[in-house]
This record gives sequence, C-alpha cells and structure tokens, in this order.
Amino acid sequence: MPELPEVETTVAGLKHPIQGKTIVAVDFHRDAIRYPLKRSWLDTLRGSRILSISRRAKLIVMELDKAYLLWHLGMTGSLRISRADEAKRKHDHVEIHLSGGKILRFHDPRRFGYLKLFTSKDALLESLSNYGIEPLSAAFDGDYLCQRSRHKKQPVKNFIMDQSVVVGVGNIYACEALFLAGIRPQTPAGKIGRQRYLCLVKNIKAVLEKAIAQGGTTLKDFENAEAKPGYFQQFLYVYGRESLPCLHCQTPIAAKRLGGRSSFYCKKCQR
DNA sequence: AGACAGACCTGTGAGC
DNA sequence: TGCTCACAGGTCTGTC
Repeated sequence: MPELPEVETTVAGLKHPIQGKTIVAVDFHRDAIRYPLKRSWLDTLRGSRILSISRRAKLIVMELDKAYLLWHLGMTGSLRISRADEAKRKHDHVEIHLSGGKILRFHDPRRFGYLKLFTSKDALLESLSNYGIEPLSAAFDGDYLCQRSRHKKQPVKNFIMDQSVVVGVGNIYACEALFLAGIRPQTPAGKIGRQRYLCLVKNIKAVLEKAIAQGGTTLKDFENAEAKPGYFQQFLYVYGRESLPCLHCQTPIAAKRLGGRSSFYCKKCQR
C-alpha cells in the first residue's frame, strides 16, 4: 500500500499523539511479521520515551531515548492511535501502550511490513544506507535522474521505482507522474533525454505533494493514524483506469505488466 | 552488474 | 451459494 505520501500522512498524524510519551508496555501478537519480532526488544522498549518520529524513504523512524524503532508498512500496513477501550482487530500484530492511556497499533493483513529495533544510531544509519535521495529534496532534479539513468535499459517506470535511485515512488505515483510527463512507462530509462527528465522530476514532485495534501491514496485499506482514508484516488489520471477514456484525449487507457507490476498509460499522450 | 521471475502473505472481486 | 483464480499500494532473493 503505502508510498511516500501515505507514510508522510501517517507520520504527521502520529507526531502529536506519541511524541514525548513513554512506552508503558508492548505486546507482540506474533513471533514475526516480515522479520522476527524479538522478545529481547521488550525490555528495551518498556520505559523508553519517544523523542521524535520522522520519515525516511517509505520508512517510519521513531527515536527513543534508548533505541530507534524502524517501521515499514509493506503493502497493507498501517499504524494508528487508538483508545484503550477499543478492541484489538484481527491483524493487529503489535500494540504499544503509551503513557496517557492510548495504544499505538500496527495492523497489517499481508504481513509484508516490518519492525526493527536498533540500539545505536550507527546501526540505524547502516540499515538506511542503500536508499537513494528524497524526491522532495532540492538534490532530486532532472540532472540527477538523467545522469543516473545513462546506459540503463530497464523501463523508466522500474527505474524511478528503484529505491536506490529515488525513494518513495511506488506503483501508483510512478504511473501518474509518467502520465503527467507524457512518457511511456516502458521506455528504456537510458533513452530519455535531459529535458524530459526535468519534466518528469517536476511531475514526480507535484504528484507527491498533491497526494500528501490529500492525505494519501486509499484504494482499499490505507488509513492514517486517526483511522481515516486518503482522498488522492479521485485525482488519479491513469492508475487503475484500464479501458476507461484518458482524461486528456479520451483514448482508452492501456495496461501492461512491467517488472511484475500493473502499469497504466495513455498511448496517445505518452510517447 | 543488470534484469527478471518468484517468493513472502491475506483479502477481495470476478467468473463459473 | 460456493468454489477457483487472478490480482493487490513493496521489498528481497535467487538465477540467468
């Protein structure tokens, strides 16, 4: 599920409720999600204060006074704040009881998400070292993308979804940004010129910023920290619109699998 | 090294 | 109604 805007929305919603709170108790309801949930973490977590929460790539970083918690929401994960009297739902795998009585719950039906604990900043940074630059940073520009793409034969859509190049762009926003830039998803990345990369970067930033402003995209089960959906899905031009008329030229939207992922584009608007 | 397929999971909707 | 199948927002690993 969550691409950068959904993670950003989650972090924004969690800041106020959890920053400065102390972890009173932690429940692991499984031994593992994607990776093992180690019982030894429980002692570290109990009594820890949450100093800050932030996002890096599609990851959520919680800085505690004794450690760092790193969350990935995978495809169907969500983190939400609930009252103590709200019943645990199916697929609530982790519950963190906070001072003040609220509970932070990690919900993830498909269990592609994960939670990791690091006891030093170096270990945390090491685990983040393979990620590329942030798409909303000034460093992400057309020249960067153009330079990284030289000699690459892979489809440009797969290229911009490569987290070691630029982080946070997933299947939905890759399709949307390529549509807005007028670039076909299957075009080899190395064959695209600087001018078109300038345009693509502009549209990646625009699509992500607009999605953040709308609280992300909810196709099925994304919900933010307050259990509310996002509203960006009503602004989608191509994603999930196979055979429907292009909103610019009425040509039926085409679908194609690239790198195992459904890709949507307009044969007339995207070349 | 780069590109691709397959694996990891459960839920949902379509088609029979 | 109930079965089977394909597919879903993301990584990670193995293979060619």
